[in-house]
Amino acid sequence: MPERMDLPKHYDPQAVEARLYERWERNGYFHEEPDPARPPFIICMPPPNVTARAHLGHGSTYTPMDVLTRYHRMLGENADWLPGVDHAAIATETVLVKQLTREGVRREDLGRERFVERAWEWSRIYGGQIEAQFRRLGFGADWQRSHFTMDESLSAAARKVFVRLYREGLLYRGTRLVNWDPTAQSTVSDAELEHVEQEGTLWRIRYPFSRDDRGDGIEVATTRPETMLGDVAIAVDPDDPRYAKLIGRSAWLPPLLERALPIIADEAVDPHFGTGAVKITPAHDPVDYEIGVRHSLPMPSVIGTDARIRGDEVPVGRYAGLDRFEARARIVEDLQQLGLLVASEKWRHSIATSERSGDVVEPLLSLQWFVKAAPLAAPALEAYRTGRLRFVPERYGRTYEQWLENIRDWNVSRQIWWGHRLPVWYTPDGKEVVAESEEAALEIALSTYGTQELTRDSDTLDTWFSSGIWPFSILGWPNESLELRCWYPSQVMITAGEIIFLWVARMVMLGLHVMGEIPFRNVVITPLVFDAAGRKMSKSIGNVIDPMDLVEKYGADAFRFSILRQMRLESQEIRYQESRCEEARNFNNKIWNATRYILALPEALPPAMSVPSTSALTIADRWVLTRLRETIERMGGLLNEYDFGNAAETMWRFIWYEFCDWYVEATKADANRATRAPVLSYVWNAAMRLLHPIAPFISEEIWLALPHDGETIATANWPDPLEVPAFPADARAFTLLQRTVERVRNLRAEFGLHPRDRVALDLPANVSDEMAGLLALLTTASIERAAPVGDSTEAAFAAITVRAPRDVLVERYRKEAAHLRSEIERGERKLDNESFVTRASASIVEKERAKLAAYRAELARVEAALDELKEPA
RNA sequence: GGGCGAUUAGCUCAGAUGGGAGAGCGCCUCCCUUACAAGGAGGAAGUCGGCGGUUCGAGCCCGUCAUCGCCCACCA
Repeated sequence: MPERMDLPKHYDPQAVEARLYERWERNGYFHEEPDPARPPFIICMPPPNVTARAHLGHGSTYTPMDVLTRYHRMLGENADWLPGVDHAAIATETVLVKQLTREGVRREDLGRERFVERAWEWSRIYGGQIEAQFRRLGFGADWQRSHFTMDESLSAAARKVFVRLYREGLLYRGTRLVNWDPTAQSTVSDAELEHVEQEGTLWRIRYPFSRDDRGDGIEVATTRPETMLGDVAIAVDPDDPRYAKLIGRSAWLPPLLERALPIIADEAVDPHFGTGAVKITPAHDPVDYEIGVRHSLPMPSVIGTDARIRGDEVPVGRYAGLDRFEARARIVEDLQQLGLLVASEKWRHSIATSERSGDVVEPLLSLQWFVKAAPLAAPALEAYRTGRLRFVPERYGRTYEQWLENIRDWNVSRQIWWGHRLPVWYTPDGKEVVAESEEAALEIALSTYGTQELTRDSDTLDTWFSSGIWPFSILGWPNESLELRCWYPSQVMITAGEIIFLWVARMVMLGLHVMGEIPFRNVVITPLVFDAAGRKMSKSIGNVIDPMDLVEKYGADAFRFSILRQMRLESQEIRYQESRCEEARNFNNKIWNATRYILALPEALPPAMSVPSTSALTIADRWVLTRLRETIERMGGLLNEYDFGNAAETMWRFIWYEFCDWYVEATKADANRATRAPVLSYVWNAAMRLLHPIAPFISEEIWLALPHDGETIATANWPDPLEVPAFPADARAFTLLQRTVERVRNLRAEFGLHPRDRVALDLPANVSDEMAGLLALLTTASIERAAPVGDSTEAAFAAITVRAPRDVLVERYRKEAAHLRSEIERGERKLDNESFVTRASASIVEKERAKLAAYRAELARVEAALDELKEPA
């Protein structure tokens, strides 16, 4: 920052940010070594997808992490923000496959090895981008410690956990109903499903009792007629009188009429829905699957992984090979011709789609790997219920609890190539060998099965498996590193609500199981960002705001401020508007110009940071110091509670409405000349430190230009409120002065009096000369001294009278009198109310009485003044 | 179908433990005063979603309804 008044009038973030960030990073201010002597403050960055670009959601989730890390670093803690990137298996693979398709190549043609190579290449190119963007946002993560989920050490950790769970019997291979994404050609987890409401059709179909259809039968309702090819039964409620005598009989499967289906009774059937009879397709519906298990029904698959009808397990007639939706249409048509379609009605229902591909997910039976969830979930629940794990806002804890209570086994195998390949091998006769390495697997195979002929499972792990161990894998686990000892568990996890299940719960489960301790004590859930109209930002609506554009236009500090200021502790959404950035930019400009003022003072600033000596301080000095102390106290409390919105707001108010509007103005009074340089530089230095976690760049730039200790604000001490002298009585007196100034200004504005127009104040002599000087400066009134009034500052200020042109004053006093009368009436009404006087607390009643008395006294004075004006002597 | 949020000025939102409705933007008026017009001073503007209840007193507590939103869910 150049010296003195050659500073430009406007703050230019572009001229500052890159330079400062580069210096911070080069000097290693964000880097920490584990230090057992200091309290740790560790945040594991939720690794963004390697293919991701910064979006507003990162603003609301990641900025708070930076704020907290910077704050705790300034508190002198062993603070480190551990960054990293996630390989985002399905997302990346989808992108790559699309890319290949454009090139006219199929994944299989390329081969696994070359495909994975290509994914690595892609990761290297794009992985750097998001981290570069985070730097531009001012995020002070410890980049030297950045990790990638596909790093060898993290991959080894994933294999180790897999093997361990397997040996403990918590991981198994089995045929279960899974969610199949035909586009991605892989399973997807329950948590990655999106249920979309759709207008569909509910068909009612008659299943005849005899093969040659005599017109009788049992009616069922379905939205998915194509699954009937895999029907194995019809189920009714056991207590449904309509069907009681049918239980145990059978009906024939239309439209093929080749198979008889037993009619069975099961509690899962809702007698009030549809016809009260349900066709059962265990291989393609979760509820039917459960019923199938309960009744030991066969489970033929009729829809393949290509989403086409397959006929290799049961006969499917001429529908074999048809796409599932074509098959549906064809079957409906045929049923109609056969006279078996009883009715069809429009039906709104929700269907499961894959979050990634958007394709309709097909439930089907598949041989997959699963983690047993219940034994892992129990301790995770217990950690929450005993209060060791805490959510902010609290209500999200119940979401977490609910999910864990109903958790199902976790399918961790994916049929894609990009990711951690399962550490599983098979002998020629299908025996599974699970080991951390191929050598270990060969050894086991030889000693257990007497063979060394092994084939590796081609599946990869669910992305969330490796991110589930993130809080300890990035600390070097399984090595007994110092990092692991000092920095696990971390202090707080900040993330978006949508991944409480996908990620948070799994980190807790795996952390508890593998490390024996929860991975973090507090989980802060940040709000989602919508546009100003409350709509989701989406490319199709065209309302997407790129944070990088905002940084370009307004600077990173302004962007951070704009988003933090809109964060409310309990709120689940932010309606973002760009105008907030503009406001924050203006705020930065205000800060900049206040600094210009300080640097341009004729007096020299103190050579170093020092607490102003208290003896000579003026009333304005005392007021601003008192407010500074209160602001420091408040900021600490708010940041400790993760209340970023109010923290930003508090800095805004202190800097703009108190420091700039009042204190800086007051320093222009003669009485303040002697003390202003040390006080201004002291308060401003502290204010910049308070601001630094929120707006790191401008605070550093200004801090460096002011008297300061140390080489960077990033490692400067957080202000200590007890070090700041406070003068509560003087501060109260100053607020009286403020009210008086406002009264005079209001008078001028209301009556259109130009600043040059004559207004005079009659000041009782017991208002100090210093205050008189401030009043003169801030109101541009001329001051006449009058006889002292009362024995308190309050009384003296109340007695100040304003002299201005007669007609102005008459109108002014009339208005004031009217207002006072209405206040008096209100007070009287309240105090005349006997129940108020007897039942309200004594202090409230007393306050009301005092107010009434004050209003009456003031009215008397105003009326007297009015009389005097009306009858000039 | 459950659970959870939200509803306060034209817009976006604040309003600890119930005791005279606030901010920013926008709007209107005045001011280019030697830090800042990306600024300063002042102003207008609200039946605090509706209806009941508790209370001396309700934006705040309770009940209920309405509208919007989020999450969860195997009603085929």
